[in-house]
Amino acid sequence: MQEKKEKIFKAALNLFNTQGFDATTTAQIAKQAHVATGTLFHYFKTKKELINQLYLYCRDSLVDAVAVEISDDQDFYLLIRKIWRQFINWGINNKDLYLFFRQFNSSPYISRVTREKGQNRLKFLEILIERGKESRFLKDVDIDLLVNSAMGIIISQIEYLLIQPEKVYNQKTLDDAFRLFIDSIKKIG
Amino acid sequence: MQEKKEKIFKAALNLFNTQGFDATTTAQIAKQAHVATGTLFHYFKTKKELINQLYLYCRDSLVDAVAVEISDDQDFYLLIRKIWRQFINWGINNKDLYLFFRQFNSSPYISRVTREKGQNRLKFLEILIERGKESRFLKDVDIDLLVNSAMGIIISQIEYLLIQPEKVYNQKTLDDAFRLFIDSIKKIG
Amino acid sequence: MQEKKEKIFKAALNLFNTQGFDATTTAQIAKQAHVATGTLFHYFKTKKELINQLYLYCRDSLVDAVAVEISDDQDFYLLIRKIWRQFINWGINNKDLYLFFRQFNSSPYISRVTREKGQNRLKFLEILIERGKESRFLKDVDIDLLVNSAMGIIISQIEYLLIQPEKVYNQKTLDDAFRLFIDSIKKIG
Amino acid sequence: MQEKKEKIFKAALNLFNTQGFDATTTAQIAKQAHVATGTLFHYFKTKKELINQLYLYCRDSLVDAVAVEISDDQDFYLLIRKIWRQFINWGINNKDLYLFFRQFNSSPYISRVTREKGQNRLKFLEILIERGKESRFLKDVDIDLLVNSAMGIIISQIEYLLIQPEKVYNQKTLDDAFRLFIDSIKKIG
DNA sequence: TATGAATGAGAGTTCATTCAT
DNA sequence: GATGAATGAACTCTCATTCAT
Repeated sequence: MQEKKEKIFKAALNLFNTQGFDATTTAQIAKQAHVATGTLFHYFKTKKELINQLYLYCRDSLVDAVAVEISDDQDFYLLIRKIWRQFINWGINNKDLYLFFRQFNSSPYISRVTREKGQNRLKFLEILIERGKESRFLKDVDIDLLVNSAMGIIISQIEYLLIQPEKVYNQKTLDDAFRLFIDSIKKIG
Repeated sequence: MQEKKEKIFKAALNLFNTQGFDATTTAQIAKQAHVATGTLFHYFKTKKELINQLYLYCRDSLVDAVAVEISDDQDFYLLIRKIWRQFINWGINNKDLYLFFRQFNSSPYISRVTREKGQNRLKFLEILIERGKESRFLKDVDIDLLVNSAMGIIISQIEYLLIQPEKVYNQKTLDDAFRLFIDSIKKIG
Repeated sequence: MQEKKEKIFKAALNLFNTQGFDATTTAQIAKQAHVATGTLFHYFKTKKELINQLYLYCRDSLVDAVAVEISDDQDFYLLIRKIWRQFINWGINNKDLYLFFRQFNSSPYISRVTREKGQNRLKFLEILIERGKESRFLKDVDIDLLVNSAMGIIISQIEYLLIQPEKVYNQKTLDDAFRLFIDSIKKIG
Repeated sequence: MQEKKEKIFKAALNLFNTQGFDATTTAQIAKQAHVATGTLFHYFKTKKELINQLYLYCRDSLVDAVAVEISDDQDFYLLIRKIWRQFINWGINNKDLYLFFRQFNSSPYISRVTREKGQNRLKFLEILIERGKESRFLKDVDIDLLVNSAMGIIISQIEYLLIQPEKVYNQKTLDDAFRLFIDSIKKIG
């Protein structure tokens, strides 16, 4: 990526997270990136496009971080644990990206189009869960309900750890958190 | 509440949810509420204050809906189930309030002050959970982690039901959802 | 004058002097006068009319304060001294009226009509000055130039005394001031 | 000064003098200056700042016009006459600036800060007067009283000449006016 | 590429005035 | 007479975007 474009990206991310999309002006972004406003519009046709590109960048970052190779002979529990861990790690190591992601997702600002682009990159998760249900490891409930609830827990746990960052290095906390997560989705008894 | 004020409230709620805070103009709100712009500013000094007051209204609505009488001789499981159910019901019966609440909470738009007002009205939940841990019904983990995760599940389940409203009348779905919830927080084995 | 009307007058005078005509709202005036906005508009059709009426009130107050009986056998010096003294006294004893007058006169706010109403009540001054020139007591210069300069001195002296009110009780100051005044207009040598 | 800024300055000066500060809208100024409203706010953060900057510009213009070199061997009478003449000239040759100055000074619109900036540039006048008193040319009265009265005369004379511009070329009028001025402040007898 | 002065539609907000009570 | 909620035109100011350099 060009140097200027990256500087704009970083400044935008930072300002959007502290002030919100609308409260952040393109002039502010340009200033903090040490470029002229014209330069910003050279790289991004509109403010909306800047936000959309930032979103896609975030999504790719998340997917890359969470992705795992799925093969038949893996232990399902360990696989899930790995993904959970990678998800959590991504959130706490990429606070800026996480916060942007959250704001973006609960914002009516954004075109549906963007939200769907690259959606299929998360397909592997669905495949994984489908297999988990078949092997009777996961609860036998509607897959969307399962995914939704699982995501809900992970996200709220990231939030918890971002507020209390010292807990990240506490093994008991991480074990407890994972237990809350896995007990929810796994078949019991 | 005065009639005009209520009309403004309703119009604002509706527009904020479809368009977002910033994309909604005070002129639009006034128009949809069938009042003059000046009237809006007669009841709410600024747009920000309108949003803040809406938030407090939402919060009160939620707290009133979820609140239960806690007494010593209640069955803990039934109590939790009741609260979970009331929470879910509130979400699906008050879609407008729920969506506003969500947008507000992930928005840097709002003064911290507002967020803290009335916070203590949710105290009864903490008391309940504390007791649940003592009686060895709930997992023995940090209370904030527990509350956070539980909230995360409930919210994502409301979201799931709002997207597929027909599931609300499907008893299996509700049972499954509660199972995902309770297994997460309850002590197992 | 009706009681309410007078309260409005006083509040308006006070606010106009501290904040200016435009910066003062009718709501502020009504509030400070402890009446409803509607009441203000009951007594004065518009804000402009309130200002105009205030002006006429000020002018009458000034003219009444300055007026003297002119007869043929008066000592001209004493007469002038008396008028000068009354003018100065009016200014320092009616600070509110004086300040309003000043603001009004240098404001493009006001209709020319108002300014001319009651203008003729100051006619006696011109008569007096005309006679002063004839009797070779005053300088033989264009009467408008004379009046203008004399007014300029008096007004700036009122201003001086309003800023340093303690000087009002100092006889030397008053004598000096009058000397500056009379030497300017009187024929010398 | 930039071209656009100057056009805004001139348009503002003109409109403020004919309509007053508050009756003049920023839109009107921009229109008459043939720039966009945004441009006005590019050069002046607020309308208030535009007015303040105009004031400082006026003041500098006046001070530059009136300033004289003071040396020990000058004839005091001639010096005073020169200053008086320059002051009068400034007023009639810069009607716009003069009128703005007057409106500004009798307006509660303006921050005290502005009024004090550059105040000390008029110091040379006080020095001059002090010397005039020592050399027994001027009356031995409080210096503020003297300055105030002198200013009062000059300003009212400018006003007189602005209303009757043809008098400016009449030598008798100018001589008479100066006589009214100098007799007021000079020691007599 | 990079700049930043210039643009102008449109935002939030104000306030003199009205009128039903 | 007295009230003050309601009005909406008009204001100041913002900001995404353009374009000549």
